[in-house]
Amino acid sequence: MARTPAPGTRDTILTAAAGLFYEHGVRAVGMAQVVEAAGCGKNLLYKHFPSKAELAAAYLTLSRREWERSVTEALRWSADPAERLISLVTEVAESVQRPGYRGCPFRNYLTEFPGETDEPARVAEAYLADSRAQVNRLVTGAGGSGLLADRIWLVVNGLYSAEPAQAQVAVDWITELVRGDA
Amino acid sequence: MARTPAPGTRDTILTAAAGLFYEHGVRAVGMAQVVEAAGCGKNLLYKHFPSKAELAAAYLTLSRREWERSVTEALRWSADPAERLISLVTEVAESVQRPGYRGCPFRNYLTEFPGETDEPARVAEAYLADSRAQVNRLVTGAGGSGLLADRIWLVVNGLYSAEPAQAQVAVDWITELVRGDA
DNA sequence: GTCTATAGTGGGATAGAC
DNA sequence: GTCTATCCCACTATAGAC
Repeated sequence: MARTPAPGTRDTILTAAAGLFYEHGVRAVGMAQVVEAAGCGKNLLYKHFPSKAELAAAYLTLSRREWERSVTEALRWSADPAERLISLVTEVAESVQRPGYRGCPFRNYLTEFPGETDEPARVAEAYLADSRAQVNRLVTGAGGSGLLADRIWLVVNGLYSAEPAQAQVAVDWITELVRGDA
Repeated sequence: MARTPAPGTRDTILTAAAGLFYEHGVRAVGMAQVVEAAGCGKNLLYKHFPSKAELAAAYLTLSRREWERSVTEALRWSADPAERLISLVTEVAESVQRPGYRGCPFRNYLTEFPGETDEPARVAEAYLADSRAQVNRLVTGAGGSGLLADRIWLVVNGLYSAEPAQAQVAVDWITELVRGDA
């Protein structure tokens, strides 16, 4: 009897893998662990993700998609670049304060695999470049200088590795900076 | 071929291990690689460092010692807290721009081993706490507020993961901040 | 005695066969 | 879904060179 494939098998596996990868790091998590957490067989996993690198790339792509969905949601309330930038930073600050926060998945991957040029590394680097460009666009759109964009990018970067308690400091500061310069 | 009666065997091994650990990450480097790079036997390695964790802890301790030596050197030219803070940040900025820079070894370790509480993790966390306290001390010594210290710590954190080209932006900004507030 | 070289242990990794 | 192949891991132990 040929069994019809379960509807969300790929998503189930990917979700399980994403949780493990984010919590423990990609390198520390084995495919067997993913199989156990997903509750599927190993063959099914390799059918959907032929290698660990592809699974890691899918994990990062999923992280990006989820993150950008919540950012888009946060930014849709205002068309003013300054307000949008503040909303974006607020979104970062909130994520940093969430329980279970363990750093930026993209920066983490690049730290775990320095000098790597495989697909997950490209996904991570593409996100960082796009994210940087978005900050630049919002700052200049708000009438801010390139220097201000550089400074705000420094603070955003710092936000990702600082203690969660400092998140509000960053939000307030950037609000002050972007409103004062706009 | 028995070489000279151990002139600096421990240092030779540790130096080799430190280079590999920093460049590729602790997790990615195997003890066999360390043996090969150090040009010694496996037995000797395990005599000096009974486990990989102890070798990693020694690597981080060495990194801290070297870093603090260059910081002490940079700070000895002024007794003024504001100038000392600027020198400290300049030192960070210079290290970030050095070829082969691959991030902060302590932050990197904690990213590679999230939630770990072994000796290397304690060394890394102790350094970060002490480093943060030093910034606090310098800022308040320069007449700056706790808020300014928080902000400067954000920028310093950001400096470690930003592109090297932004290092000067950070130095200039902190110079402006600490001189304006002092 | 101090070191190198090498063989080997148990475990866990990715990956694939059936 | 189980079972296996192959490899690399940290780590140990043995045997021999200087």
